[in-house]
Amino acid sequence: MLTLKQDNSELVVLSVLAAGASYGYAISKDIAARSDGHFKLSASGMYPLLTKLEKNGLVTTDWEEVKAAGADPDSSGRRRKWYTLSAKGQKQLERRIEMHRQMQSILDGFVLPASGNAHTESGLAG
Amino acid sequence: MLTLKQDNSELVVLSVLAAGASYGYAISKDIAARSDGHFKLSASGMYPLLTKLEKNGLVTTDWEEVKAAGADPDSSGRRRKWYTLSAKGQKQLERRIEMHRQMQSILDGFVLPASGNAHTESGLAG
DNA sequence: ACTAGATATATCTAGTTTCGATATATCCGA
DNA sequence: TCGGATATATCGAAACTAGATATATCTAGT
Repeated sequence: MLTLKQDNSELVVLSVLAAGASYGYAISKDIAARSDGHFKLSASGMYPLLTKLEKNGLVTTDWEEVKAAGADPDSSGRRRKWYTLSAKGQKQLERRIEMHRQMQSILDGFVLPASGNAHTESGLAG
Repeated sequence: MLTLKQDNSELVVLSVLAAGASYGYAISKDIAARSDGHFKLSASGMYPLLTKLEKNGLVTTDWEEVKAAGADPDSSGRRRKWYTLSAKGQKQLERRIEMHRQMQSILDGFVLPASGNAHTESGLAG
């Protein structure tokens, strides 16, 4: 189980929302499902992140009152907060994806060093 | 300029040390050079990280007394702390690389969704 | 000899992030 | 009516981040 750090959490959540509006609990389950259970984003990480996304204008929100079939029409019912990717959020997602690719390619330069570059010292003057 | 977070910092530092022993300042320069200036790991991030690596037994350390050419043999000179990847550190690096690949491939599943999986709702019961 | 800038390690502090625990409340099947 | 799943949200301790600060040496230029 790989726990997502905030940077990757934001990328993943934004990606999930790019496929359509969703809400906290569903996003969390979606991430677990789409990663075969490898990724986990807990509630305590999810909600502060979604709040930040909203504050930064990357998503817009709407409350839905989920009424049970035979529920009292006067009862408030269960609240569900939907998150929709905004135009700004879409742009941010594209930026994030680009940064992610750049990070990956440079990181690969470290974890996949070209053959023949082995050295016993750092290369700087001792 | 992409600032490395601790997770990636550890991966990168371990990777640098896998190519040969080095010391804080040189590692920092090495990272900047090998990433074309894209990655930065500041001193305030580097030294606590190296200390943690040492504490966890992933690296072994040796102090070197760097004497100037005509320096007083009795002077203490500049100190330089060398870090060498241990067997445990080598194993940890391999684990980290594996995790990194796994993270990348799953993340790609989010940022490069297979065509045709678009949906307007989360897929969970509403 | 003096000076500036690079080399070199390390800590401090304020702000941010992390993560499990906790709180509240509803829905649904047995 | 009870337990587990659904659903959002905050709390607090610990870890992490990043710039500033501290100390000291080396090197090149003047």
